[in-house]
Amino acid sequence: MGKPTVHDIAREAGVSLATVDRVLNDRAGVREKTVARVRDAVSRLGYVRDLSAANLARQRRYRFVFLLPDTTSQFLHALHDAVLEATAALQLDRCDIEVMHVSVGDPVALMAAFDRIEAAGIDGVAVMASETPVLRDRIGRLKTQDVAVVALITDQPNSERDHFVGIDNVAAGRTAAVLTGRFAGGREGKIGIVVNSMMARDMVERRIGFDRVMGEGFPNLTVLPTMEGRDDHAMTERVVGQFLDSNSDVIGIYCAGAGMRGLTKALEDRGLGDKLIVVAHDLTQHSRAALESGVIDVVINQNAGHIARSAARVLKAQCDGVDVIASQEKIRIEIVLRENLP
Amino acid sequence: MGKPTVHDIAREAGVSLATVDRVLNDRAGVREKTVARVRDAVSRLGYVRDLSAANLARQRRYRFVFLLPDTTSQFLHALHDAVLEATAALQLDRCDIEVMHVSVGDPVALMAAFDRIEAAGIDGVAVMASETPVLRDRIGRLKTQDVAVVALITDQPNSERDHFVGIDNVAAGRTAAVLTGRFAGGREGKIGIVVNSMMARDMVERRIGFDRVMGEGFPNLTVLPTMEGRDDHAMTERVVGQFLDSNSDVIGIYCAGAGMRGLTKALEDRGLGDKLIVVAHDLTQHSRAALESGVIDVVINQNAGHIARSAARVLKAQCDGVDVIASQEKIRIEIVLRENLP
DNA sequence: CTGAAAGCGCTTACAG
DNA sequence: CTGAAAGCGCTTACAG
Repeated sequence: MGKPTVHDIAREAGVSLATVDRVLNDRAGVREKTVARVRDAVSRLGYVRDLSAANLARQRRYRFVFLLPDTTSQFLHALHDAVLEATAALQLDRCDIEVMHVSVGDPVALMAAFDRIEAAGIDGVAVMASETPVLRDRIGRLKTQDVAVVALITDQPNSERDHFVGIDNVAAGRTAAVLTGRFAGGREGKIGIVVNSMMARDMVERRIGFDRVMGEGFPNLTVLPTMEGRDDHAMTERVVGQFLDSNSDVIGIYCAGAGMRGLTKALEDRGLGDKLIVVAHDLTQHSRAALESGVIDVVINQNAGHIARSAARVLKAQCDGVDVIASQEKIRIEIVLRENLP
Repeated sequence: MGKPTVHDIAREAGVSLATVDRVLNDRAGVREKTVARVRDAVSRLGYVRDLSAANLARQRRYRFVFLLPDTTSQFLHALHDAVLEATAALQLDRCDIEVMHVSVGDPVALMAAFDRIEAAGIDGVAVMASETPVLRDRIGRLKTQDVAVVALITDQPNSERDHFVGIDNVAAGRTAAVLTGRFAGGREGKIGIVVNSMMARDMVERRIGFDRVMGEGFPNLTVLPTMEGRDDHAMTERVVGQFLDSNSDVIGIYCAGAGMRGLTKALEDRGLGDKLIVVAHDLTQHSRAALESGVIDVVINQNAGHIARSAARVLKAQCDGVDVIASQEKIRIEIVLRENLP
């Protein structure tokens, strides 16, 4: 006999299929004694349920929403594309995925988005947004309705989210620092840092990691105060330009946020295209080109494809009440050089 | 109406379910005109078949074999564990996976293994072995029997394998070189290279990539002739020891093969634990510890878990005649430092 | 509290 | 060359 099925359990326990099903799915209204008989048969026969048959019978589909910021950046673009790509593949796994672009910083817009999600009876939500009280509350509300929730890119550690899909940003900052420091090879000089805003947790964490390694390991390098580029090319170009013009012995720049095009423009306009050690975040069309031309030396990447797929897998596993393969869902801090560009 | 099903096709085409099934599965014995009618209905209704329902009806299971060398190394160990881990998860996807450890360098043993595989009616094989004529032939034979075949770690470019699951070793060598070169920061000195054997294609490719970048970008560094460690700790320790004792201004070592424990021992015995730039391959218990203690500076890694899962996914997709997500199956050249250790 | 029967979307003998 | 009926392993009204 092959793998045992519900029929085998029914026979072994001396009950009907319907009762086996009730017990298997923890539905109420079965006598304790009967429950015990069925559970007994299950463990005696080593029964393990065929989820795809169950889903077929139940005509189950999983409905997930990816709630992303409505701002634009090349990374967000890449993430959006990755979600669409995952969507196509997951259709076959009975998952329907919708992407919602929302002004996540605006509490009213955020509330409206969550209202829509609740009304639509969604099974799982992956949300990328800064931590706010509104967001924390709405995640909590979703959890009372048994909706699976994962935080994307930016963790929501004080919320009830089931899982975080993203990198450890302190470690990312440390990684950026050690590469900058080692590439400097003992030379003395100044290092600049650009972030979006020091209000964003990710940026603060990256800066902390960066400073810590610099302090411990590279006394020859001086890290200057943080510049804020506000995710904007023009702004980034301006602050970096001013920084370069007013400091003589700059040997490196760590770009922890977006606005990378402003950074490379500022460097190129000053003929510094391949003079400085430049470490930036996230592999995009632009950063790929900058790596190839040598303007950027290192890209610290969080793989958008992996993040999209991981989020979907985790949401589905949460709905099914099964475990994920932990190592598969761990988002790596990828170090990308011109030589190992994928 | 939801997604169309076989019933809808049957009605629309004015035929029975059995006939729809015949056409859908390209079975012979249907009049051309009938085939056309069904295909027409399919495209008109935008029918897409439910693979899991089909697999249920057909009681389909996929039987895959991972054919691995019977030699031992920490990487092989990690790969083996990764396959077992993937196996557990894939049970739910109707995949049965068996790992065969075979003396892949011995033609007789290899032939016997393939005989067993053919006799057992396996659906797909992932094979890790050096290129040999015997292997090429047997892969060809499997393909005539419609068995899916992927090459693991070492490509079999002249065979009829369906896919290669592994990294570009020339690029890996280039990556090792650029990190060694940049960490050297302009200093002059000698660089040693240890491989298993220059008979192995991977090793040759890594050496080629390494030399090329060194030649182009780092004239201050002199790369010395290759040492061969034969995948053996004692041997590796001996050749590296001799190398260190007979060369004065060594500033780095690239360990492209296994036997890493011999390497770190040779270094530590001479008090060079954190003096040299050391780049090695593959993340294992030992290399992780060596990264943490600083004896090794960089590990170039091919993710064993990713490789195992990718191989299984590709085999299954091949059996089902569906596409994979290319970016997901691309094995990355991971750069691992102490700071971004997973 | 429990069971008989029909159904999810597909495939498979078997009969004609 | 084609179709009616039963079945894959599970779930769902409905009836009792």
